[in-house]
Amino acid sequence: MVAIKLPDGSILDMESGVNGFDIAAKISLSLAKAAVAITVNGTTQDLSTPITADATVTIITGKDKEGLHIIRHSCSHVMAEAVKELWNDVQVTIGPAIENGFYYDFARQEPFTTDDFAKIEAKMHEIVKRDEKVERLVMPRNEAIKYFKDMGENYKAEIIEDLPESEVISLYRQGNFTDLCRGPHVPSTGKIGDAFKLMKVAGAYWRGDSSREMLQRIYATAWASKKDLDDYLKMLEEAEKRDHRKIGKEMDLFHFEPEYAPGAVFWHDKGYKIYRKLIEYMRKRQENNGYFEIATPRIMDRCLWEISGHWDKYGAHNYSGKTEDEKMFCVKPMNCPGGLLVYKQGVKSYRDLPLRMAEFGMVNRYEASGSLMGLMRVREFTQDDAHIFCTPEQMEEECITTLKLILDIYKDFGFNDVKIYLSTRPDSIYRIGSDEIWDICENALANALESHGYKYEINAGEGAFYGPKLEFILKDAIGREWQCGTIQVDMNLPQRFDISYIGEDGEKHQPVMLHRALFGSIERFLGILIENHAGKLPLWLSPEPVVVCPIISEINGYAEEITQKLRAAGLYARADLRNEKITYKIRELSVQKVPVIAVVGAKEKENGTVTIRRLGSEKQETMKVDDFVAAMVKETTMPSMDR
RNA sequence: GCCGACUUAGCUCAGUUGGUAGAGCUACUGAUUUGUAAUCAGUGGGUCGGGGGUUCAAGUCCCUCAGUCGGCACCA
Repeated sequence: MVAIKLPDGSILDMESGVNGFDIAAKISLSLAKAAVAITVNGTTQDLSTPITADATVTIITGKDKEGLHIIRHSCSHVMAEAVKELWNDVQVTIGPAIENGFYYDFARQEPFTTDDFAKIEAKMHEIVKRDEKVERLVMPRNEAIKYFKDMGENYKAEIIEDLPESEVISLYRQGNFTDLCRGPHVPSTGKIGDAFKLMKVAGAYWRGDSSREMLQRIYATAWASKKDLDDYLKMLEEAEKRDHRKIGKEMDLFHFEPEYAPGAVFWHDKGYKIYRKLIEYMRKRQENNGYFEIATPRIMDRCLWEISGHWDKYGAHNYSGKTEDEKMFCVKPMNCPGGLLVYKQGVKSYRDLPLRMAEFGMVNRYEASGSLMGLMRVREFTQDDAHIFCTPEQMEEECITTLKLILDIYKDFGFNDVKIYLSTRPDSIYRIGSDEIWDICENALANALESHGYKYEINAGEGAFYGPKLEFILKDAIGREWQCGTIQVDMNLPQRFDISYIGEDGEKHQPVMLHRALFGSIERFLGILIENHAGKLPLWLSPEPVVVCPIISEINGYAEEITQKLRAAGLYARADLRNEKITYKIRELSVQKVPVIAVVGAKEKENGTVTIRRLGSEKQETMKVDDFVAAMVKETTMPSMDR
């Protein structure tokens, strides 16, 4: 007998060798029906795995996050089975569950088309209906390699060949389809249900290696219920409506010239107003937090990046060239050397540190053509960069101060859900500096986080080549995540550029350099803001917070008077004096996402009032002009300006 | 850069199996003075992404180049 402890604390005494089915059935029939897997002492496994010792168990259903993950994973096997049934010459490779669904990579000569999707989906539904039993088999390594090679599944054989000797080689079989897989899986294909949908085909390199062949990846989404699927599809529609490229056009914020300036933004008046506001806001926050601001040249001698090591690693992605006099110049891809050269001016004392040197630096990087994406990934962008020079003793404290500032600033933009990643040293061939230095830098960041109770995850090996970094990921209004800010600790560039300060002891010492950006790139952050707010920016960020609309042309003078008052109070306002109906103006201004429309007619003029209408609301509110101006001033004031 | 799909008027899009390029909005002109998401009428506007080919005939079929989009790879 074995004692099976359930999540509610109760204990079932059952025969040794019982499995998840038996346990679920013992609890309730409906649970047995919904069960997809079982967690035994913290490890999730197939329902059919026998339990031979006392254990704490949880039955997993599609309602659990983990259960849904298993359903998705099993669904990917069903998709592979369907594809193999339809086209026997296709080779299968890998097919994991991912956020919102799963994918499977296939090797096939002809491309899959969206017409094929309907066929594949139909076949998948058929397989689900067949309710094929899913069985796990374990095979000796060599036998498994031969098994897949005999089937012509060379990719699978390659995976097994590369697995460590200690790895148990498990296969999952359903119907005529057998796949190499770690599992766990649902007990039979019927458990998958019908809430799945094939989404898109895309190319993907075999093993994620751009030097190897490209496979065809089919992405699909899968959910525990039809309703969840519908909700997800609606969310995608919503996301599409928020696309900053579309809104940018509707609101006339910016445009691109792919032929003349690929990956570079042409800011239009209104877009540039937002851009300037972001800088203005950041400039004030930085001034209030002990930063100096500098500006350094955009084109400098290439040798600076050779010293820094960037040329070695990123040379091909730079804009550079030779001038008439044979000098090699480079358009700066990052601002660090400029900051270092400013630091090097004059002698620095420990009393000068920490020295916080900010720069809104426009940089150019020749990014791969296929990676460009609206404002989110461009070849020319402005970083809200800063380099903080401090003593080794100050390093941790500076990390904390910067961390707090970053999170506080994100709050002002409405981002309260921020994930933090600590990216640690890359493989030794991809990094510079001694292990000792890396230890110090990584510890400084980890300590800064831990001493203040910030939760974080580690991104092993994802640090910059010169130092570890924190990365800040914002969650937007519809749950998408965007990477923005970063703090990097660097003891390498100070060494390479040979910078120093005079310590209390009168000796020369080497400062530590923190690189940090909050927005990351103004362009990208602006894109994120547009998508987060679906274009309906808060008043303080809106390029056109208020437009005054007279109803009849006789009132034009009054409308202009109010506009002048708003402008005198320091905010951008204009009057819409066109000979159009008020309904027309309201529609057009609403489409342009103007947050406040101030309507004035004969009544308002007579009473010295305005009637306002806010974006997204049909409510009308009439108030005295002075009250209106005061309210607008208040609402357009940037947050946190008293700090 | 790689794989795939796409590219028609300023914008959003329609164009059957190859047979003389369409709509709405915008713009312009005129009328209309209007009370909270599109007033009416008229006039413009296109070498169908560029180049090449097949054909009596190409927006439509083929090749090629460029760009966009979705992914992959990359992201100092």
